[in-house]
Amino acid sequence: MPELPEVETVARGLRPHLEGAQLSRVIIRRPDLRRPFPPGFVESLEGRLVSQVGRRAKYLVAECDDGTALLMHLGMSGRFTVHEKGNAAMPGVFFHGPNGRGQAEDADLATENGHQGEPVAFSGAGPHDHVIFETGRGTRIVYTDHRRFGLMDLGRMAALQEHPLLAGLGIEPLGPDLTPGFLERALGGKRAPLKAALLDQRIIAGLGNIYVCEALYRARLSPTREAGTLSRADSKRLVTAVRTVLKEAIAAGGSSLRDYAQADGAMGYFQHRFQVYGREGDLCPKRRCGPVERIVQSNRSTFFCPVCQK
DNA sequence: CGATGCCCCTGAGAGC
DNA sequence: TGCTCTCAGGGGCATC
Repeated sequence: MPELPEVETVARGLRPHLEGAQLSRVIIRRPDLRRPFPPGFVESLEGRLVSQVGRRAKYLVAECDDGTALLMHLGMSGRFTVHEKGNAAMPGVFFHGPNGRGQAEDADLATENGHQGEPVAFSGAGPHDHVIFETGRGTRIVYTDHRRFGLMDLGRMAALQEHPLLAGLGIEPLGPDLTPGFLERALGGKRAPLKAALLDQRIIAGLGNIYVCEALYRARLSPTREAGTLSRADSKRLVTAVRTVLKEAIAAGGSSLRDYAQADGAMGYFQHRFQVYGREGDLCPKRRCGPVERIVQSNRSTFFCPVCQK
């Protein structure tokens, strides 16, 4: 599910519930996520005050008052819901991704799983609710991950960059480092397909399958092209496209959270409209070249317009 | 070292 | 209805 914009939105959604709150109780209901929890996970966190919630690449980072860093990766299907005590339960942060077919109609998105609309019972944890954080404010923050590709780990904020999970990560695409010059240096000489290079978290950290497809479409660059063949003009367009796509996606996530905040129990979820992702067979939306094609690269679907993406 | 393929796991939807 | 097959937003590891 979650690429950078989704993780960023989850971080923003968790902030008001976690920052300044004490983790009064931490419950691991299922210890076998992608990797085992580190020893002392529960003991290290219980009683701690969360001072800050941030993001690095696709990792959520919760900083505790004693300098402990809680790292969380959502994998493919991880999500957080916030349950207020006293209410039957209300999801407060709810990541909901595209349905993978790209129709992106709101009604379709809302039906992807059983959470929508119906409150999750406060006491009745579901079979895929793997971790529960109870706060001193009486809220429950529940991590749900049916595929269990997500993971959690601990580290020290002071040495965050050296944490094994983060040490090899590349630059933040929304930060100042992503420039045409950087792309030329980082991709120069690479013979891998452009799409594979952009998915490589060691170069740029945070892009995933959807937003790479979307960025390449906007930049009119073919996903199959050798990464090392970008011209200066290509790199410029790509930098702009990556930033624009990510920012627009974050903005959309934020607005859906605001919608939720002013409501009434209505579910907050993302509503994204993709230009090419999941739109195989649709007419190239910007330039009407012809149908969007789907190919498989690195065992993942790539959607693109073979006419205008060169 | 770089590139590719496989695998982790579960569920949804399509097709028969 | 119910089975089987394919696919899914990530990423680590083995292999060539």
